Amino acid sequence: MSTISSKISKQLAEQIIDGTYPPGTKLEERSLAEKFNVSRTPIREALRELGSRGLVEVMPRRGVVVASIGVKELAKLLEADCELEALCARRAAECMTAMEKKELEFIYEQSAEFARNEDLAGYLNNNRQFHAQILAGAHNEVLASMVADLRERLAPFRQAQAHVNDRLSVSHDEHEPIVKAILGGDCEAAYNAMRSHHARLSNHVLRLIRSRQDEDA
Amino acid sequence: MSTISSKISKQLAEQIIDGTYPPGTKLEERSLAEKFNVSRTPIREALRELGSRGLVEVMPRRGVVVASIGVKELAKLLEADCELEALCARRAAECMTAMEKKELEFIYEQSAEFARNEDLAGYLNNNRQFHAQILAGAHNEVLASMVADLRERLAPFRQAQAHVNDRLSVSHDEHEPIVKAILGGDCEAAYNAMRSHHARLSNHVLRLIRSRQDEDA
DNA sequence: TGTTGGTTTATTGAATACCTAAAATTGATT
DNA sequence: AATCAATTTTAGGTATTCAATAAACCAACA
Repeated sequence: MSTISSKISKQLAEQIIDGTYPPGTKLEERSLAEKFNVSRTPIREALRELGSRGLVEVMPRRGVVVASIGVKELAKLLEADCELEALCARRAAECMTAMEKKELEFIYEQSAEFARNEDLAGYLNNNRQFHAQILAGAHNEVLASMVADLRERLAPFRQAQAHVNDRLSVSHDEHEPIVKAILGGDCEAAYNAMRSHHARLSNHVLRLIRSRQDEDA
Repeated sequence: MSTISSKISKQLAEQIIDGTYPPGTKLEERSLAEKFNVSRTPIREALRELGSRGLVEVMPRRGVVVASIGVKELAKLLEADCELEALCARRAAECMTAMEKKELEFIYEQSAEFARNEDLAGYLNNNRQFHAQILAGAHNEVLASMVADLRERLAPFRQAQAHVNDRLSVSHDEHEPIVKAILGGDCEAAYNAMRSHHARLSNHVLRLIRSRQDEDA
């Protein structure tokens, strides 16, 4: 927290996630060191940290590059993310308190507003709250942090996703069965609803990445 | 792999997992450095690596200790492990190839032998194969490595578990519904069977840890 | 002209030296 | 005698230096 390494690590992670350093970018210790006005040591530690989070790839004696993964591995990551969030939805259906359920319902109803007004920023923010509420409802920080890690690793590739391809109302409508299942305590339905919701989004990302690769060739 | 840090990291991880360094042990850089006959630098990197894996806790300016977690966090870890393996069982029921199913069936039938002869070592090894086969059957390396990480973090606390408290046949019998569900492709049954199997083991671990804590007090 | 082998250079890996902060101990004062 | 403060000691954080490796480049030979 108060150490230089951790601050560097945090900044680099942000920049990787927001696309400043796109996948494949070579990160050399010396230039980063002078960029941040520190020695190589904290840079190295930050890079190792990012490496173990899967954000960068560390090849001994060959340097570190921003993790750029193949389509098949991306698919596995998306699949894992999909399964984990579906699992959380299932647990949420089992574990959520009445208050948490009410809050979820509120967030869901609020999203209808944003969708109706085509307020993209507002909708995206609401969407984040929606998924966060479900994660919290699973009442397990370990699972939640695993999902957080996965999302972090996926973020650089989701940049591609314009998110605008759908009408917001489509996304809103897909949330309905999820909310219904969770409020009703139907675990299996919650799992399936979340899974198919996520699967659709994941396929969307995969299509975009594939088409982008094609135009590279 | 060929770097000193990675070798140190691997060795330390093993020693933490096998109980050589029990939870709470303080790991100072200087003594480890002289113990391994290297400088502090690779030791530091190894410790950071272990930190990000959750095996040790790194407190800035205060050193690093082998992760020793409270009962409530242990419960969360066990719960997450339980859920993830159950999820893998579900996916295995969906995805396993005919060959993989046959292999699982074979391993299961083999375990009956070990149970009958009360061959503990053989049974434990077979048990590992059983769970590994299910993980592999989920056909997702990302999920598999998450489970591997969780198991690594749980290992120091499972040391407590003598594993002998049950007759082996009880464990064997519990595997039956799991195998049946997976072979039959019944996802939901596979999930539930694996979950209750794991839940029982997890509760066992928790009881042991709690009782050990009580006698400390 | 292309390929292979060696040499050089750039960059990472490891070690040592230095600095800063936290914790413990000791002394002084109440 | 106890407590608080100050100083000293110890250990972690950072910088700098040294060594090793891999990659790039050049030259020589086919």
